[in-house]
Amino acid sequence: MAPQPLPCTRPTRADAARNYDRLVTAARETFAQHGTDTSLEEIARRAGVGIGTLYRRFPSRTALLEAVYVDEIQSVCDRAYDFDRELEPFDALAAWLRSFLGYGLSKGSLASELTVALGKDSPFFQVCKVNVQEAGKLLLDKAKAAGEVRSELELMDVMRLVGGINMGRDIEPEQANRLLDIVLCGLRPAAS
Amino acid sequence: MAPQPLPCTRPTRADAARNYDRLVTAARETFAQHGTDTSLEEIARRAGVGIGTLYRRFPSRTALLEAVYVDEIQSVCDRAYDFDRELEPFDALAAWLRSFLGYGLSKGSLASELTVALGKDSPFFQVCKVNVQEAGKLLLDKAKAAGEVRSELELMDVMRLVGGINMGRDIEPEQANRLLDIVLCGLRPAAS
DNA sequence: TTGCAAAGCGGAGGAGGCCTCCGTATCGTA
DNA sequence: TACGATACGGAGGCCTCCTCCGCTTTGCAA
Repeated sequence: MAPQPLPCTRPTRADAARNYDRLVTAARETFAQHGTDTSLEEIARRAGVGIGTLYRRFPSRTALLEAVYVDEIQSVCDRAYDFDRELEPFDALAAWLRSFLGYGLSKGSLASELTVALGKDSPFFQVCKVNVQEAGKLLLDKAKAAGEVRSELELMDVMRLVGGINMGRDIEPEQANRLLDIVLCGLRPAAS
Repeated sequence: MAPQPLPCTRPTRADAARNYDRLVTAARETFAQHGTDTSLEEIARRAGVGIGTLYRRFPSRTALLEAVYVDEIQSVCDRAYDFDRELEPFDALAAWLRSFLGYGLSKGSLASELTVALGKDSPFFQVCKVNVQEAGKLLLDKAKAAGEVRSELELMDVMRLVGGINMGRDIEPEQANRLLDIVLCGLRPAAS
């Protein structure tokens, strides 16, 4: 499947765009701190808008969750390209992998609530996954080309290892980072 | 991890046990037909009990979902042992695998809503998984011993193949069964 | 710069779900 | 058979969901 642009419905009129951003930001921050079962009324309050404004832009709870998720996926992809420009190939790959520790099907996570609403194998998740894979493949291929990563590694191998770290229940960030250090060490070509 | 008994809180007093069964049955049937977002009040109505009765036995929505899930897992395990007694080894394995097509992280499924509440890697899911794996391993080992399945296959291999079928979004039962037939064909030892 | 049409705003209100409480009913044992 | 313990169930209060409509703001054309 060729990558498609991520679905985004940000309006163009100034006041509407500002409220869209405020809602997505308030939702992301609230979900990160309290889990995704916060009421829409509470999210609207934290965004400083009316519940009617939220519903005009996001016709359902799932629509808001999708917007937050797409926003995060867009950030993941943007960081890949930023790291590609700013860092050496292996460092870019490492920084990128480190930046999305914490995503996964944990309790109260965005991904798990969207799985209930859409199904794990929905077109929505497929589009997001393809975009992330394209960004990751860029970094992996450059690190391979620089001789800094084992040439037999596929992106799916790396994603599985990171996914395994994310699968740990309520993992502490320090532990997650230690485990990632181990994975990164293992990505290096064997000393000859 | 040594298998532990599945968590079950069925009461012993007659009227309470009867209502427990009615609630679990009503919940399972309703979730199968309408997805898991049916209200608890609706489930109590369909079970023919009061909402207070539901809350006396299941202090939260998640508690009821766990009971339904455990009931399904217990059925999956019981069927394995029943098929083991009643069928030839390969037929037993095939019947067992066929019997749980349809489980997975699809839209509105029990497993996906429980993932939101508990996390994918929760102790609850671990205990369920261990029990299923023990039952499956019994059938697989017997089919191998009878020479009817490739000896190099591990239970995780088989579960992954079936999981892949279950991952298809809103798959039709006929298609799921066709795909399983393909998998079963592939489990056979190669003709020499 | 001004006027105006279109788009956006927001909160009250109705419906439904969640959950507790308490008077009544049933069960099971002595 | 009697009685204490446990179970039952639905009303009521609170919260969330979601729509509706009067009011406000935006942005473009004249």
